[in-house]
Parts: sequence; structure tokens; C-alpha cells
Amino acid sequence: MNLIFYNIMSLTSREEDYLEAIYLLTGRHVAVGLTDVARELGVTLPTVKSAVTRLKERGLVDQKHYGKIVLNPMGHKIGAEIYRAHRALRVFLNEILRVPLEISETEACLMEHAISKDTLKKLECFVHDYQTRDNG
Amino acid sequence: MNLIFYNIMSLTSREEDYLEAIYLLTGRHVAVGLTDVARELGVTLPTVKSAVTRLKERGLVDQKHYGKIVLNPMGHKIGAEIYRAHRALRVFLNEILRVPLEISETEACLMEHAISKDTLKKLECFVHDYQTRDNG
DNA sequence: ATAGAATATTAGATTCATCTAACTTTGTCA
DNA sequence: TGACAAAGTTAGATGAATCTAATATTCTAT
Repeated sequence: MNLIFYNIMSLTSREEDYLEAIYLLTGRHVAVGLTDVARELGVTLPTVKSAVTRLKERGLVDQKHYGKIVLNPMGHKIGAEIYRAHRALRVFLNEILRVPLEISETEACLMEHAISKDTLKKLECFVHDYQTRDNG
Repeated sequence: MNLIFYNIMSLTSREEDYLEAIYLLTGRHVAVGLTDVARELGVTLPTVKSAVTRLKERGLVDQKHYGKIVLNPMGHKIGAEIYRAHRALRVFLNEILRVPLEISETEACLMEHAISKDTLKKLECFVHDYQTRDNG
């Protein structure tokens, strides 16, 4: 079911970042505006605007004129998945490699786009197993 | 000693890829041409040309008109370091997470740019320790 | 209800990374 | 030694991602 989408829909890292940011903000806010995303990612409003326009063209988000940003089901799914990779990587870096939290955060954010579904699953298992049998 | 350079010299992922490719080819060939790099990275000649031009402007490589590509000391150092990160990540993915080699190769190549010197050192230690006490 | 603040939009520029097509130089071998 | 192949160069286009500056809309609080 995803194969069809995945081929058409190979997103850039940056598109994934925007999707992830919107996903996270959606979990905290009632409504997500361009300004929220801009703050979250440290970019300017027009930059967010053009990213959202591109995501809109791909059918991953909706935004009415002067309106809030809403994730479509596929956008939500991708955002959630990117965040899952982000979290697994951050935990691996921070709790297993003992990289400081801030740095783990930053580097996880850069690595999260590189990791496939299969690898993510393996990483999650590894992290889980490692934690349950008290290593380190 | 590196701080000065590192600030001026924040390379894009792609610039790092080219440097790494040239570094690897240098270890195999006598002389590295644009065509070798193009083959290695799967891009066209003009693309390599413009990348090399940019790396030349940064003083990381040299190339005379119609000549071969030569890494300058700093370029060599960066290329070697990127490759070190690449290797550590590939080994982690392949030998510890049991991700198939081809996929480990690809994903390491994407992650290698995200990882700082400190994190790399930690990852290398982790991989080493993991391997010496026969886990899995 | 409206003025001022906050937010969103548009226009236009820049840089990187890529491509194709056309051209030039170098190198080789018959 | 000169024709042809291989390698390198240049020109020009495209798209993503970013910015600043200017403009438009919406919200809010008096």
C-alpha cells in the first residue's frame, strides 16, 4: 500500500523536517501557524511559506489563504515516522553513547532522514534490549 | 588549531561527499580525474566540475586546467575524517544492528555528515567494545 | 469599531546541486 | 602523424532552500 506512495513521494530532508515540526506542533497546539513552524525550525516566514506550498502540492498538508496548517493523513503518518526515527537516534546517542543531550538532539535531527523503516525497527529493538539488560 | 578553519569551513554534505570520494580514489589510483569522481558518485561531469571548482575556491583541492584532482592537506584531512565516520556507522549498522551490507553502506553515507568528532569517537569506542566482548 | 500588533503573502535575489548540449583538449594507436 | 576516442570545459537551464523588503490580512484590546 505504501510502495505506490513512496515512489512518487521521495521527500527531501528538509521537507521531512517541516513535516516533523508540524507534527510536533500539532501535538502541542490547537492550531499551527507559519510563525510557529518558523520559530521551531529557526527560519523566516517566507521560507516556511514556500515549504508549506510544496508540501501542499504533494497533498501532505492543507492551508487555506491566511489559514492554519493542517496535516493530511499521509503527512501525519510521515511526520510521525520521522519523529520516531529522531527519538530512537536521540536515545541511542544520549543514553547509550553518552553524547550530551543537546548534541544528541541536533545530530539525531540530521541523521533521522537517512534511516529506512527496517533499520529504524532494528535500532529501536537494539535500544530497547540494551536498556532492559542494564549495560553501562 | 581547527576552530579557525571549522568556522570558516562549514561544508555542505555534498562537498563532504566529493572530498570523501576523492580521498578514496586517491588511495586506489595514481591520479584522480573528474570522470573517476563522476563514476564514483553517479553524477555527470559538469556536476563534478562545479563541485571541484567550489572545493578549489575553499583551498581543499587543486586541479590544473585539464589536469588531475589533488587533495590539499586540509582536504585530505576532512576526507579521511568523513570516511572514518562512514566506516564506523557502516560497521555499527551492519555488524551490530544486522542491517544488510548494501543498505548499511547507503545509510552510513547519508548519516556520516551528521556526526561530530566527539560523537564519532564515542561510536568507535562503542563498536570496538561491543565487538571485543562477543555480544549477539 | 478601529488602530496597532501579529501574522501571512508576494516579489525578487542568491546559492548549491544538478542536468543536457555543444565545444575543446589530450592521448593513443594504426 | 593524424584520426578518433576519452576526458575535460563552458554555457545555460532547472529546482530546492534560503533570505530581505514590501505589502496585505486578521486579531485584539481599548
